[in-house]
Amino acid sequence: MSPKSKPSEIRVGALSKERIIASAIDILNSNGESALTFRALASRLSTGSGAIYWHVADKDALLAAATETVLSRSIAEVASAADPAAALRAIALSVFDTIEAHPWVGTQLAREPWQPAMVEIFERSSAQFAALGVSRDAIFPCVSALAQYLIGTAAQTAAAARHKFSASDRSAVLGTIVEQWTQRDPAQYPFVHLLADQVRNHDEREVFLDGLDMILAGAKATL
Amino acid sequence: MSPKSKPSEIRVGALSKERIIASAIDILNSNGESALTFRALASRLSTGSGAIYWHVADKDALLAAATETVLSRSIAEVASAADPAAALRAIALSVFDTIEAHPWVGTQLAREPWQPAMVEIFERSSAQFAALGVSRDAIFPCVSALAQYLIGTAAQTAAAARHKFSASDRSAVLGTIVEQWTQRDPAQYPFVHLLADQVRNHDEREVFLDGLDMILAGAKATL
DNA sequence: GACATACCTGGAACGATGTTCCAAGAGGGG
DNA sequence: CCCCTCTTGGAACATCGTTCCAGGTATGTC
Repeated sequence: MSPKSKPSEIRVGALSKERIIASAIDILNSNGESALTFRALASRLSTGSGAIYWHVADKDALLAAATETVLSRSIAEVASAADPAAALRAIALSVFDTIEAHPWVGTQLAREPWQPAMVEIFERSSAQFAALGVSRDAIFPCVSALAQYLIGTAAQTAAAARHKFSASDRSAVLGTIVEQWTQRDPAQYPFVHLLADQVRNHDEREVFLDGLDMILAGAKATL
Repeated sequence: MSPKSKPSEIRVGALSKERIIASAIDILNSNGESALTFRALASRLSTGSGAIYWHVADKDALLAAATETVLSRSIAEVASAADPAAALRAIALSVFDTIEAHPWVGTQLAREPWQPAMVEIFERSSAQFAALGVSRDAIFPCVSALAQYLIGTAAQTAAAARHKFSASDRSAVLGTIVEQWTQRDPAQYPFVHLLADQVRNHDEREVFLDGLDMILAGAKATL
């Protein structure tokens, strides 16, 4: 179990939850999710795995803490906007950009959607939906839709990033997928063939914003 | 590697990809994702793990095949509707209900969003958006938004199901989460407190449909 | 009917991981 | 100085996914 109170103060080279999480984030960012093992972490901190367990309950807690650190930092940096719709876009984009920069956050968000950092998103989005004029009872469905859309994007971005480790190139990843898709019978899957080029060449950030605007339009319609 | 052609025909007790996948689905449905190991599968099929590997490349392929089996079956059963919007709702609900009945499908969908079964969803949704009058260039953003919303819901439902294994009760799971949320300062998180009851007591299927209708409303707005 | 060959099976063995356990170190108060 | 608590390092354990291979089984050929 973790210390009840700071016994005296920091030994200089001492282990701490903060240092452990920072190292974990470094490993995740530079070498990907599969590189984060307690052995790698221990080696980077010049200690043993047992020492880490004294500060962190288990790997889930470690990942949750790392996610909260990265995500809540970027949410806090969201600039306030005059327009509620613009504010919602800014919040969503902040999450999107964080996940594109740190795909492991997306994996974690998809596996454990009720992360502490999600409360922040929930709160601030609710406020903006309210400012948009959404009635009290309709706020929850709106935030919920937004949250599930964000989580879906998170999962997809994280999956794409995982594939890039083998294919290294984005167009190669999408190319392989589209190739499999278009091997199907064009008569039975006309739209798959029709839209193949867009799947291959779309700008993910732009399509993300398009989808977001659909949800916002739908939210306004429920006023 | 798998057989190139059926050499003659089936030995009665013979192993086959179909039997392996069926057993895997049984294990997943009855004992959850963590229960599916090659040892458990081999024991249920009265064989060794090596034999399974002759029919299935690895665990990812096994999970992908299981997911495709369950998901494409339920998509094929979707009744056709007169109204394109109703048809889209029917498709989405079929996915939603499948995942609620088999939460491991949700996990798999969130980890590997470009599953073969997703092509089916993609194709049929595109057709309905087209029937709705969405212009050719706007179809892809619409299907993409729908897909990400579905994936997000899949991830969330699967996560909830995982938690139920320890808490057993849905209200207990949500109760714990809401309790953590409401421990925060009401002054700083007013909406979290305001909406706590709705988080605890909402009907997930209904909220899912609400979000879906927002996306459809947004799609109609881009006509 | 016997033999060769390609297909298929079972289980031992390997390497890696998360986690637990515990003997020992460090630091401060009596 | 000793004792007690907090902290550390690393060995050890249980499980996994996966690989390997010795053997079994069916089939086509003479």
